[in-house]
Amino acid sequence: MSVRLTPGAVEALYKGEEVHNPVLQLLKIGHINSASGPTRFRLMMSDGLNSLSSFLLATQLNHLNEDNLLEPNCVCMLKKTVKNTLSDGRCVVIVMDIEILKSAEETGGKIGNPTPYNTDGKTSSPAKSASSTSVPSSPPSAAVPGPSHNNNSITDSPPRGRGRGFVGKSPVRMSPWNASPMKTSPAKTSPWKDSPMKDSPTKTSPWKDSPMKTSPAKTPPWKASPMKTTPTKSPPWKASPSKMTPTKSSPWKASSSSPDSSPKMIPIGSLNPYQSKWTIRARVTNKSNTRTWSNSKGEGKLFSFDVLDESGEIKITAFNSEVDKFFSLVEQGKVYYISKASLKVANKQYTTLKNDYEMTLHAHSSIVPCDDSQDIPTMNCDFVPIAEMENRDKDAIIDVIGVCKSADDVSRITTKASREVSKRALHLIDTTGKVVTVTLWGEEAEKFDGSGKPVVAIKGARLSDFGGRSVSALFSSTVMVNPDMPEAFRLRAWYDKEGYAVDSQSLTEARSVGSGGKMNWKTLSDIKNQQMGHRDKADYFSCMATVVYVRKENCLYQACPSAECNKKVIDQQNGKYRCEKCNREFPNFKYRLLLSANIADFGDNQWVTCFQETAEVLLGHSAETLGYLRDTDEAAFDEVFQKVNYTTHIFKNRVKLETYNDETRVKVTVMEVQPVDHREYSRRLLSNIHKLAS
DNA sequence: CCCCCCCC
Repeated sequence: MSVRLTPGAVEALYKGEEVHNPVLQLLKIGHINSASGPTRFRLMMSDGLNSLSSFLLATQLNHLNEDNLLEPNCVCMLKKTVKNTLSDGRCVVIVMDIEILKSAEETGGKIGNPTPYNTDGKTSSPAKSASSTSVPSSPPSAAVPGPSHNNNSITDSPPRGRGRGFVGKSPVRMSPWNASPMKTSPAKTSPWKDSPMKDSPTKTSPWKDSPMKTSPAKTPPWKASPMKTTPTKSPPWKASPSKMTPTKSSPWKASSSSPDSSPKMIPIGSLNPYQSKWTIRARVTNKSNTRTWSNSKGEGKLFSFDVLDESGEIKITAFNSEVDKFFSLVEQGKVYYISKASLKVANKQYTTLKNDYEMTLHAHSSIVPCDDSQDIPTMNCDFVPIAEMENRDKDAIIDVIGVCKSADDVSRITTKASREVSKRALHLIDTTGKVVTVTLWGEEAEKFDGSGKPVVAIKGARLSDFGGRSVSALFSSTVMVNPDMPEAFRLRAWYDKEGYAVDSQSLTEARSVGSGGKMNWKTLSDIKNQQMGHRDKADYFSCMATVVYVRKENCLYQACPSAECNKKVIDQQNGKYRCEKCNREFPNFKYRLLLSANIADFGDNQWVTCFQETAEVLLGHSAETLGYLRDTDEAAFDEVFQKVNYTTHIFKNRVKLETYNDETRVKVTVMEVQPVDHREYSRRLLSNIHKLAS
């Protein structure tokens, strides 16, 4: 494979012209250390014709170099850049997003013979007339020095860690600019491309699909304050989707509506402690409550909030009198002009945002609401697919989204520090078919309403290794219910169409096997031998068993179509269906399942009853589909029932003695059907063998 | 200038 550099891109980027995904070669990388703050990496890039060393890597991408991915000679696509003009008129191009297309080793050496770009702008660049230069796919010749032996490289040994400890300690080998390099002023034109809609919002309502009759965001999607509510007036899929808003003009352009007389509107991504005259225009994505502290250094109160623009995010903290001044002004979801605040290096131990700095408000800080806020993204989430969580490090801060398949009741617990707190566990599923348990705390746990199986998204939650893998919300997390974002619409549509019937597996183990937890493992013969279900209260147990027969006769019934009623309707034979419970006639009905299955393990077999949800999981189809099949394609309908035979599952059951027509017998109702993985299978098998032996 | 992030 060969990649082509984009001739003329160096000049265009330097001039702030729009270049779509230019491909450049990295020639050199150096770092700029400062007394405080993280290292800044400076890049010399080449488009094959010109080279220029005025490229700065956005600090949030520093890890690329620390991971040794940015080696001289590698070929990269600059997917997002922002041009800044220094106080002395020189320009820098800040690289906000970069993709390495070809490693240094693959590339083998310098492409073409680029000449340094003349930043005076007087000489014309040879760029325009020349044709593209491309990298040969053949291996580099021995004459070309390998990148790791390149003595011309200005690369220092990569620093360890992310901007902590080493800062200021390692000698500054190279001083690219004697003056502070970051005296930026706003770019006059947008170097940014319109962010293309990655996905067009769903045309049809993702909420209205049966069978889960969910309504859009009944509950506020964010935390407490009313501003945290997603607007529900218009259908959510019509509202501007998160981070999808195409930017028509530069968001950094000094806006005439700005209240400040000299606002140097700059992107959050290029904020730094060396420059004090700036204004950001950003949306509040999360806001804390006020909190007081008292320690040896003193006491006080504070609140903090996170803000976002298209270039990045930053945490802002207000203390004491600034709390009084700004707490009620700052509202979740709103956009503000913010200026004259202090920047300091963020303590990575605590921060959950992707920024090396954080902001502190002081007496002269200014926060002014901005009404024209369409172009500012609403939320910047990087959702980790649930199945992918197995591969992530414990304690990682992640964003998670899923349909809340089920939610435990809220409970009160006492922490090790003797504090009382509410908690609630949610079970989220996504299109990977995996489920993970997510714990909400405090007010969030108390207020959560899982009815209607909402889509739940959490930004900045902690991945834990409890029970394998689970997720816990933090104080700093943003919890959103049915958020107004494309990922949520996609999940809603998926779940309502097929996800609800997926034979899902949880990454969070349901309390370890045989530890006396909630799982009450039994074999089917135990039901009789232990007279289960004979007491006042029903017994609950889990078993691993194989389906040997499913009765397809009478498994479907015509039920009342109203959402909360599942009563069987009477066919009036006139196109109307009567529900006795609702005392109403309907022009339609919905199919529901009431399935009898015979399941067996090595010792016994048992007739069990599966209602709607469990029957759908077992049969792998919705009641609606099955009803349709039965009425239109009997062979296909029969096949569904053939296929379920000899499949093995974990059944969680309720067992109770019931009397019907003077006959008393145990009735086993399946509450949940889960798939069996081979590890679980082995454990259960061994456990059953031990039981037989004893 | 905070930094609590909980429980099984």
